[in-house]
Amino acid sequence: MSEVERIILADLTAPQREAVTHIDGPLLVLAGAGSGKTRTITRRVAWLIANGVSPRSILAVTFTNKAANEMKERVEALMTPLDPDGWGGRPTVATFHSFAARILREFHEKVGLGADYSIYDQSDRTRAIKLATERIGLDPSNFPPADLESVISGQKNQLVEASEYAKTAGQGLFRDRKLADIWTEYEKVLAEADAVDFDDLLLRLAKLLRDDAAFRSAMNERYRYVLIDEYQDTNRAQYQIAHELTREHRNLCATGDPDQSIYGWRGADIDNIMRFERDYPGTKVVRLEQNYRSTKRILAAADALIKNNVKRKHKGLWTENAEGDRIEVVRVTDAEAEAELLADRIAAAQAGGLAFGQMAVFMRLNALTRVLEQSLRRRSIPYQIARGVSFYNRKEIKDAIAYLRLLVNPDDRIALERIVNTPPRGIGKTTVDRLAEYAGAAGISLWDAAARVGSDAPALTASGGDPATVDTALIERLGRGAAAVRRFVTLVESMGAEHETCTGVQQIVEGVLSDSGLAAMCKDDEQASANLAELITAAGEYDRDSGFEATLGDWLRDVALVSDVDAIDPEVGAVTLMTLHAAKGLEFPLVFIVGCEEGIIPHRRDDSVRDIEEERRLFFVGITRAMRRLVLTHAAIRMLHGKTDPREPSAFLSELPAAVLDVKDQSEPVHDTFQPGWSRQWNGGGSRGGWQKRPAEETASDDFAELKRGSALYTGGGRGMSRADLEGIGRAEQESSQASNWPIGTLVRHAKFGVGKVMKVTPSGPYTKATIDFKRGGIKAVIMEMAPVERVEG
DNA sequence: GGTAATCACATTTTT
DNA sequence: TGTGATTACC
Repeated sequence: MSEVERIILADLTAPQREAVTHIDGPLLVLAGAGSGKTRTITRRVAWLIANGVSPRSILAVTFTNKAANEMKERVEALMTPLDPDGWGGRPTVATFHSFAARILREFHEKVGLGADYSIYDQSDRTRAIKLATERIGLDPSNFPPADLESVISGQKNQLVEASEYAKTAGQGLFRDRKLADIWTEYEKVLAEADAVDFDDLLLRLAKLLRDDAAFRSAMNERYRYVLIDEYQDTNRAQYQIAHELTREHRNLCATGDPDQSIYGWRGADIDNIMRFERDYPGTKVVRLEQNYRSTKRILAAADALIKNNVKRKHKGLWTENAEGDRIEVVRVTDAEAEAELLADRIAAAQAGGLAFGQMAVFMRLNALTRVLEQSLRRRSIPYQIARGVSFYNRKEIKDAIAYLRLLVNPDDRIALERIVNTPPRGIGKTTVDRLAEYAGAAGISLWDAAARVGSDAPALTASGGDPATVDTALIERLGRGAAAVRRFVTLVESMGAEHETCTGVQQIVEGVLSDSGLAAMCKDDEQASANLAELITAAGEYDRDSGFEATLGDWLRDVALVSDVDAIDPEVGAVTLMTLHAAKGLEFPLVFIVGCEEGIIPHRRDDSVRDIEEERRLFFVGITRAMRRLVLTHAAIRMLHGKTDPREPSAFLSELPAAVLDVKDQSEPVHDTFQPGWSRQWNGGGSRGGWQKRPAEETASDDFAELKRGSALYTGGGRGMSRADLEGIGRAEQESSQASNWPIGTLVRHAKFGVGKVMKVTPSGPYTKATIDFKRGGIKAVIMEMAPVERVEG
């Protein structure tokens, strides 16, 4: 064994070594929670390279950017001593989607795409589907885009395309036939816009690999060793990609844990991992069952729970870690009591020496965070939330990206429609409709139609088409709108011309933000401006990382596939609040899981439980994130969707072995608040009765106002909370009392508008918005903390 | 074209 | 209950 090999294996266990040293042929690593999976994978990559495999022929695929980045870093760390300059190349580490996007870009002619095709995210897709629905003369309110989205996405994940679906739906119900029609039209919208949606990335690559033997061979040749992480979460399309990529050499290494499959509802098929050995005869199977993360008791609880799942590969998790504390199961009265308990415990843990960053609170539903946030804020406990809505979903960012997308791909209709009147420039719905009508009749894109209204500069051509010819009839029909359209076309063209002269993406972004008027539009909105500034920064980072080699198109492709769970930063020194789904892959010394109640976890919608085993796996994931201490809470009553109901403890709690639990009941007796009269009132006429909270308590404070102020402070940051945000908390707390400083009727003097009277006061984010009736200047809405106003006595 | 009022909506959401 | 999104209205 070489010195390098010895180093690679030095601190590994026997099963880990077995996985690492496996070179050729299919390999399945069943890695239990906390069993050192990532370490094993990265070491195996190093091992392959140490054994003569070229780094360039290794492909590692993950599901999240975060996982990909982490793996990249760790592989880099291992490789630097072997090849400091990277001359031997580096393995390809990518997410399924970014890998597909890259390959489709490289072979774009093969799939009929342009080199700079657009990638549509969920909101683009919604708009496109809506457009398609309207175009075939149906009303989107009868055919909600959301319904179609889930069907289309589900089908695409199963490798079913519109044409095939139309065939089967042809005989079916009216609704299904219409759905097929909309889908077909949606594909047209995409094609005209030279765009694909997320699912297409996978679908197209999968089909190309499957149907084009030469292409497949080339890919098999290029990537001799393929690793797929979180294999239990692969859907049909991803399965197919993995399969075809390795069809000729069968060097596929899948790692995952069936017990942590929690994305079935997104099309992930747990059977992909369950039948791996059947799919790949001769598979070497390695089980990593030693857990390095949790205490014995926590592991015992997790193990006892997951044993209730029938559909499962047996795996016995064990650990050499300490016995640890018992798992606390606490029953509280309601969500408010739960939040108080949480804040108490967090404060106590911190006093005991645990940093806030080492604690996490998990929940099944995002809706549960509200009350929690409130109480954490009251106690000045810093926290960060992983929310679905992310930086790149913010309006101003989407607008900016839309401008940039338009420069690269003028046919991108969704991008065009998004910004054609943002900021407002007199191109309303009517004008766009007329243009669209013309475009449809002429068989050209919306941009080309706009270009025919004319401009000073030579037209920006769509996909190499002819420069647009000016159409006077069209101009006449647009009337007043024509001039506005012309100005818009000129603007975009000049931005396009300017972008040619830029070095680096950052310059382009800066130019577009100022030229488009977006920056000016956002200048009064501090948060929006900050976000735009951050976009510029992100572009700058990208430039530096790529050595100023990458194009705007490259960046846009990258950005389209970025989500923001990456924003969760364990270093930030704040308690982490997140859903159980978001928790996968993380670990914390102290974990709370709130809302452990029937109907919440397992979640029940209407009266059907979708898949109780998946819910159990989700709970399992939550439990196994805990390293040392775990607290599970459930409330006796809880309000959800405006309805307060009595709650039963989750059945999952009773599946945990009593020996490792410390069960407490801190709930107040509920019978003395039994108020049948109120019950009806508070239940919205529900006849279930009982167990209601006193209305007086419910409405006692102006918690709502406080909540609104706070939520902007905490969730408005987009990319999570910065240190400055955290330090701002105390200040904001104090300022929050300002609402009462401006009672209605107060006389104020404004530097510009003179004297006025406060008519109305409402909280607005962290600020106080007041409506003031000025003697000169009339009624204005003013942010009291920012406007030059002062109180006038008398 | 911008704001006010009303209305549906409310699991999870790697990309 | 609370929101975000559409619709109605100046």
